[in-house]
Amino acid sequence: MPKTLIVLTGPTGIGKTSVGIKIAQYFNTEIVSSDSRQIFKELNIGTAVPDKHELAAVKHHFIQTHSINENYNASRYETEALALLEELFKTRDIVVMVGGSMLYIDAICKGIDIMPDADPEIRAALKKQLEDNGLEDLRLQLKTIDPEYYKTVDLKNPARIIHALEISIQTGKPYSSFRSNQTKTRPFSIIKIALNSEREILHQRINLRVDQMVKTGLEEEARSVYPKKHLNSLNTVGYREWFAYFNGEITREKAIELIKRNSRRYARKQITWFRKDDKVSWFEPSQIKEIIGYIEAQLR
RNA sequence: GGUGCCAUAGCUCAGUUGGUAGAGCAACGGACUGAAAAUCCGUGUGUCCCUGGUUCGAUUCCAGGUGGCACCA
Repeated sequence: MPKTLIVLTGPTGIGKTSVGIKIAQYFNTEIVSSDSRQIFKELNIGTAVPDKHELAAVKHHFIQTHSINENYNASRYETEALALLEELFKTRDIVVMVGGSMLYIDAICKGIDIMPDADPEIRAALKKQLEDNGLEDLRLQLKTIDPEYYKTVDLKNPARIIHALEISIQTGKPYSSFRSNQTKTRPFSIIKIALNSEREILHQRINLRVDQMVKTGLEEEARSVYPKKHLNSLNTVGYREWFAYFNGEITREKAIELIKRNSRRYARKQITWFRKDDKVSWFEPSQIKEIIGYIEAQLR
């Protein structure tokens, strides 16, 4: 029997958690989360971690397993999740992956190239260089070090240029030399399913969910991690807006409004990403029967 | 009931001395390889309330209607 990973994804707030549980229960298997923020144990309300009952219904992996203090990233996730999948596939043929983190899903399904983690000191130095001398200065440096990547990189995007530079500098080899542009093959087949609804309904769901998060104590949760607000793991919708409020930069009402807006924008970005993936089949969150039927047809 | 003011993008509004219109916010589209809930790029999406009139031409001027607001009854 071939091993199969069922990937369930879609925009934030669409209802992946409950659909994922139903699929996992139907196939009598476990869930591997592909959510880059639910992975942090310090975060709960704002990341919409599955609740007690949901976690009891099906065994979940990568939920609140790491700390915001770790420098977690898509590559580490690829390594850890792949190792876990290997274990799970020893005793079962189907595993369900549930989550909306686009790059994390791609890391599992397509793989990302091997290269070292960025050296924090080099990154800090490049950030300072950006502040002091501007983006053009970094661009010129990249043009010298890695003319090939310079040709294709988004020259207006500081994050991309800094990353290419930090890898090139710390390894002594151009960043582009690490990029294979190849899809890795996996020892399992993959079925990709994405959930979506009419945009207006999705927005209603998101807005309602944010209101509920606020009611159940999101502000206090954000306050508890406020001392560590500089961490990348907290550069996250639902937290950064509270930090701005705590800093006195915006009102509480404005913070809540921005969480809603930024969640909507994040959802749109996810939809854009998944839309270009022709392996993805789309369903409404209510179409459980159709989803199961589709999976079974694919398994045959 | 009377008088006055208002009616333009999803919202708040600007504007056109008459030549079919533009800001902010919201929204929408896209890029994406160790920060990815990150980072970056792009796009006005419109019966200018309705019906007549004047005019070569009306969102703009005039009349009536409808709706809203304010004041007077």
